[in-house]
Amino acid sequence: MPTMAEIAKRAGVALSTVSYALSGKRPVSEEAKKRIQQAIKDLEYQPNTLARALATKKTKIIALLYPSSVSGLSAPQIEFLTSVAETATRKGYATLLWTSLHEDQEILHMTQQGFIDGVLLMEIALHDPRVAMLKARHYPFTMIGHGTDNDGLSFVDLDFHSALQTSVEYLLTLGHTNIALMTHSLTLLHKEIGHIVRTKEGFAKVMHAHQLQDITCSSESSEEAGYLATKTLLAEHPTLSALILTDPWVSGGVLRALSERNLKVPDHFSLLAITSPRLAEMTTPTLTSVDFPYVEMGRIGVEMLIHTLEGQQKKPQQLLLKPALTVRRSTGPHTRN
Amino acid sequence: MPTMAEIAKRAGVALSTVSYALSGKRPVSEEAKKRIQQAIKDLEYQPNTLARALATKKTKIIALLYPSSVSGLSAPQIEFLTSVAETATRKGYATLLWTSLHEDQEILHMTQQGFIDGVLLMEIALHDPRVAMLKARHYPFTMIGHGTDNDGLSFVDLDFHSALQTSVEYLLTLGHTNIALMTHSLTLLHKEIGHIVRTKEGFAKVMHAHQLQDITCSSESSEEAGYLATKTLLAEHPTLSALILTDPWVSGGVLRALSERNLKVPDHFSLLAITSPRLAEMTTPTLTSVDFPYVEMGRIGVEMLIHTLEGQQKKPQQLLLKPALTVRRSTGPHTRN
DNA sequence: GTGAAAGCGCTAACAA
DNA sequence: TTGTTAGCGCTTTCAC
Repeated sequence: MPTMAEIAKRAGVALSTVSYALSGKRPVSEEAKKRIQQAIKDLEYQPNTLARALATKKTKIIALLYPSSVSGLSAPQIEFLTSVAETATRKGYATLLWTSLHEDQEILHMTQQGFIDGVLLMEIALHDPRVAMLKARHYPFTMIGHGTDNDGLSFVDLDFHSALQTSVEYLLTLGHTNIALMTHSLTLLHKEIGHIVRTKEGFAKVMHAHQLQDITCSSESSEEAGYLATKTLLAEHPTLSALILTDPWVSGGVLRALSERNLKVPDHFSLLAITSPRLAEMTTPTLTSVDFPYVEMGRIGVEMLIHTLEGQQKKPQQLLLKPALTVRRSTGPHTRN
Repeated sequence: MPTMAEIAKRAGVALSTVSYALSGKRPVSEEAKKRIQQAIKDLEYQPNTLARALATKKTKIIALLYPSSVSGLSAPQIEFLTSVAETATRKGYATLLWTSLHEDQEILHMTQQGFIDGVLLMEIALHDPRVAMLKARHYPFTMIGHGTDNDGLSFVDLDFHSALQTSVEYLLTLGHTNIALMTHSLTLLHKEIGHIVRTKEGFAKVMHAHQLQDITCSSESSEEAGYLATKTLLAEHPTLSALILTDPWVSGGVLRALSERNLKVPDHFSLLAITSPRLAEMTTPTLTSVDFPYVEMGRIGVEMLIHTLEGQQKKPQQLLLKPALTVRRSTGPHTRN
């Protein structure tokens, strides 16, 4: 692989002239430019990004801190990852997938090794030690989600209060008043992961505003767990006529439990999920959903991060997306007595 | 951020002694080691990976070449990505997610910039230009999937012939003889992506071996497309009693089309998918499936790549995984006449 | 407009 | 065992 020195030699100019011709940070005569371009073509020269990074202290790499499956956190949606990677590529950055096994310590190391320009953090807990650490070190990062104290921090998140309000009010419109919420596993709640806490809060708030009881339960992320959770739920609340899900992976089990009780969806029972359209369309019947904007969140998160990296954005940006409702085949008017 | 020079100074040794103490490539006295360790702790020193990479020409980064959504290829499963990232982490490597928008050219660039030690290639076409290019440049890579000519190349892939044989023979056991195959969209077939070509071949081969007609169709990856494809299929082949799917994302539509014809699954019609258990359990009823070993393929692919990178494996390794069948609720004895 | 040379923070060959 | 030093391939300052 040719180096810049070889290009310089072949073009009959100084090494630095090649560098400046490439970066445009100093005027270079047309004559010289031409000869340099030719040499680059002849030798199929590619600048060595590594050497450049060492000199500039910029790698053009961002890291996506990805919750490890071991930690019991939910895996991100593929749409989100794709969106992150493609946005980064479009902006001239590469994406490093980082599954931290030892969390805090590893993050610290990583950020100090100079390989990464900035970090995208997911699954933010209300009081997240990672956030505290990165903030203390003034390391550039953007959050997908947000915690309790977001002073001086940038994030994009779904507006879960709005999501729950939209969900509940749509069900109310259909005449449902006995509505329950089934969230992700309790592990997440105990870790005080922002989205689950806010989902519960949002649900409670809307239900109370309408002077209704807020019934909540949770389920691990599997068909069987969803089945069992629903059975329990129906046993305890026989008059329930609608259920809001946050985890589409349980929907199969939920539907099975309902069908065992001869509760037809949507004739006797309505189901609404906060999820991606893609997953909402996998079940039978397809699920009415409050659409989780994975693609948008990925894109915006990366854009925010890169803006701060490139100094185009000094002030922290904080964005809450309001999700839209898509009516499919799992919701209908209240008919049970 | 402290540098190695500062550590050396504080510990009262030469710069190289610090380097050797860290790498262990040269004996260092206990005395010196102790002082160096202390200095490292005091200053919270972290070696700069970038500088190390420039000197050694090893970055400890592998890239996963990820089919861009624009290209019409299917997105990988999240289980696969997670498995890749976690295996890499465990082996001391980081994973770069690379969504190539301009394909060939970009790959070439990337590999020449020195940032990546090796590449994991997905969605391999029978005659894949990327493979030809990487091979010609002697760039280290491993394939998830394989093409027609695999001389000197390493790969891990599912044994699609075996997958189809398992599928068909199970359906035959249940008494089905009018069996169809619904594959991913034709785009993939036209690009001669290995897995889809081999799936069709495998199906044809087994069916012919049993002197049965091999009926195949395809569908884009959505509920609606699956619905339409199934309607057409049933109209053309009214006596069909079983269907094999390669794309779980169409299953909702398939089930809807069947139910419109009053074909109950599994009572009147059997459905079998080649997919991950997780997705197979999302539908109602849950799908009997030939399990696609995403986790295993990710792990093995990374391990193969790292072995060759570290020179532990000179000869190319080629592995075809035979998938297992998991019976769920979508298959049953043949009853239609 | 151009060139020479001093870094960036490491590794590893060479010398002791 | 240890120290000195020449790279790795680039950017950027300083000098002309």
